[in-house]
Amino acid sequence: MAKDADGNTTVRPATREKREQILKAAVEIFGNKGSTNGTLADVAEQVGITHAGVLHHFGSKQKLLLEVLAYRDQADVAELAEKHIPGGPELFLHLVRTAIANERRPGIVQAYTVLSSESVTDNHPGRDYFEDRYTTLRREVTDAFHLLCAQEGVTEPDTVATAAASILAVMDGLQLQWLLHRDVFGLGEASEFAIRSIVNGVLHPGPTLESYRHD
Amino acid sequence: MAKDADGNTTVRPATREKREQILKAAVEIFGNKGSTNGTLADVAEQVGITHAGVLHHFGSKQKLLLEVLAYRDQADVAELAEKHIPGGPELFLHLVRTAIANERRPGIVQAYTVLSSESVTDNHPGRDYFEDRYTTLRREVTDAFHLLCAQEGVTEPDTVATAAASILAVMDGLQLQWLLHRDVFGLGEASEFAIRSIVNGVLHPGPTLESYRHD
DNA sequence: GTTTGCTTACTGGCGAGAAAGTAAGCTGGT
DNA sequence: ACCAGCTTACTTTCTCGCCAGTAAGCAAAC
Repeated sequence: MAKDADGNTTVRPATREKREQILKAAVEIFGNKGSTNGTLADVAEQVGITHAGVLHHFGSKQKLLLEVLAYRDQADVAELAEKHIPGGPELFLHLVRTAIANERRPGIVQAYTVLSSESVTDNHPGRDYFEDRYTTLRREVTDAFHLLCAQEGVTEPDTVATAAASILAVMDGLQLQWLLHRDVFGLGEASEFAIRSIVNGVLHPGPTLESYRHD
Repeated sequence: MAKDADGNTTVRPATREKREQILKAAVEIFGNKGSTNGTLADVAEQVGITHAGVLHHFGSKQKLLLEVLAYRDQADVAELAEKHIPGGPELFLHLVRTAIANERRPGIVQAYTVLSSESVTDNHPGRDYFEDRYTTLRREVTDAFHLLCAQEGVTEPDTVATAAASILAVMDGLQLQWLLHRDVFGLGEASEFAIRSIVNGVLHPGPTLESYRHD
């Protein structure tokens, strides 16, 4: 069996092309229907073949799902011309730019939102993927905070870990609301405000919520 | 047909009891498996009846799901002894207290997380529920911001609407990460930090993210 | 206070329709 | 001639919803 440079077992360019078509279709289907509710036949129909044809390429539904998740990341990196995700303060701007870019691809946003929540259910095949993903992202954001704090001469990172999780959280949460009410607010704009608030909340913690009671 | 004080068509206390058992079981099942993946037989088994018995009480799977969503709200209000959700600055503290309370009931958190994301999929029976819910909650938080701004003598930033969505967003997003990594951070603690940051971001907007670049 | 009549709360079984996966065969490119 | 890339056909397994039947409870009549 021939293998290409990436170690994949398929060679023909037409095949590679077809696999990508299937992956794109799967993103759309799983985004619109969820990964349990979306069927192989749905995916197959979109690329003009039968469900058995999809199985021929991906072996099983679960393998297809995992490849979809991997594909999303790869497509992410490809879109942003930079190979490496920036570190330090630039990371926060990068996150905002990602949110702005996402406004142009609701399909992928929806797939990601649906699949990430689905992953917390019993024995979900994507669970490991999302656990790793959040762990990695939180560390990257935490590192960026450390650099930023040093740069700004702020000694205290006690809230840094919490803030890192919070930044990823707002982005996810805003995506959900944006999918439900696309007209009510802009994803990029809202993400910029929220991320800035949290970053400033680390650098210059303001008054507590308690202190706003009955004055 | 006899009706009780609430206008419900079922009278027998044993029936009311059974219906509640079924609802609790459904919260758990739909939380663990999602509403499409969780089956009526799963729910029925937990209360020791058959799936036809569940249908007898709720008519259809869809009706059961909608009653589960309504039940969650009702249980929410019941748990917090206050009948009325507070307004003004107190609301923000109320949200933090809710997050702290949620730390004790991961089952409900999971059901809510899974179902809310599932709701963005095609023709999901819970979609209207979640659209209404977010619209209502955003307005309540927005109103609280208006009161707070007046109280603090801040002349009404136009970030208020965005901030309201952001607060709900962090809460949701933190729940997702917390479900995946319950040991990494505390839900209440993180929510308190994030909400405070966003509230302060409205009252005292700090430097922009841009301004942190290469100094 | 017991019988009679109706309702409630189920059970068990069935049918229709998906859906995932398998096996075997056809076909066109190299 | 061979093999990748399919299709068609089939099996298995689920799940929802329906239906008929039953046991038990309530309620009014006698």
